[in-house]
Amino acid sequence: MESTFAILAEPNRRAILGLLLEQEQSVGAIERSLRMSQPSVSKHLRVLRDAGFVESRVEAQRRLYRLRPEPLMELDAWLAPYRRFWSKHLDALERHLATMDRTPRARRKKP
Amino acid sequence: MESTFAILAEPNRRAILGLLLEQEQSVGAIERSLRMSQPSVSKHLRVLRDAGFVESRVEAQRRLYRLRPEPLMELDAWLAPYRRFWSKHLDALERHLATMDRTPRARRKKP
DNA sequence: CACGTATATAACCTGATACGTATATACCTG
DNA sequence: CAGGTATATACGTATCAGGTTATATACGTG
Repeated sequence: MESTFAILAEPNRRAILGLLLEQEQSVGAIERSLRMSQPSVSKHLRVLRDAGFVESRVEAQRRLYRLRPEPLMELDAWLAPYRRFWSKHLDALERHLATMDRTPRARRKKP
Repeated sequence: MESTFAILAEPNRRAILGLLLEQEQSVGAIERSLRMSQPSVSKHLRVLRDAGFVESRVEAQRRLYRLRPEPLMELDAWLAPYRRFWSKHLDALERHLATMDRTPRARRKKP
C-alpha cells in the first residue's frame, strides 16, 4: 500500500493510466498524446509497472502497455472504512434535513 | 484533485486520518499515538486542513481535529472509471471460468 | 549488415518536502 | 501576572523524485 499513493501523486502517471483505461497504448502513442518526452514516459511506465499498475507485451519494436486492476482495487479497499464514515455522515445529514422541514422531499433509496 | 494523492502519499498523514476515523483527536493525542514530534504533527495537520481533509475546533488550549469527507469522496469519484474497468475484467474472468467447467457455480448479480 | 525506428537506461541537475531544533503564540491556573 | 501547557511557525538541512540530454539495446527493412 505504502507506495500506491506516491505513485498516483504524479499527474503524468495518472494521465497515463487514464489513457490506458481506453485501450492499450505504445510508448510512442503515450508520448504524443500527453506531449511528454520519451524518456519521461518510459520512466513513468517503469514505475507503474514495478508497482503492478500496468503490464506490457512486445509487438515488434513496440511495447504495448495495458492496465492492471489490482493496485487500484487495493486503493478501493483502503477507501472502504472512509466510505462507511461519510455514508454515516450523509445519513445523519439526511435525518437532520428530514427534521428541518416536515415535508418529506425525495425519499431515501427510492427515486 | 491534483494534490489529493500527494497529500495521501505521506504515511504519517494517512495514519492521522486513520486515527481520526474513530473520533476527533487533539494534537497531543495524535503525537502520542503515532510517536511523532509535535511540530511534525502540527505541520501535517496544517497540510491536511488546507486540503480539506480535516477541520479543527478549539477547546481551551487544545485543538480538536476531525475528519471531513469531501476530499476522500473526490478520490472515490476519481476511482469510478477504474472500477468499471476492473469489474468488466472480472466479468470476463467469470465468463471464462464458466466456460472452463460446465457446472455453473454462484451466479452473477444474484446471490 | 547498415540504417531507421522504438524503447530503455545512465548521468546530471534542480525543486520540493519532511524532519529536527528553536521560538512564538494562546490559554489556563494559582 | 507568572508559570505551565498546548499548538503553531520559522529556519536550516538532507533526501528524493522528475526533467533533460546523451547513449545503449532491440527489432525490422532495404
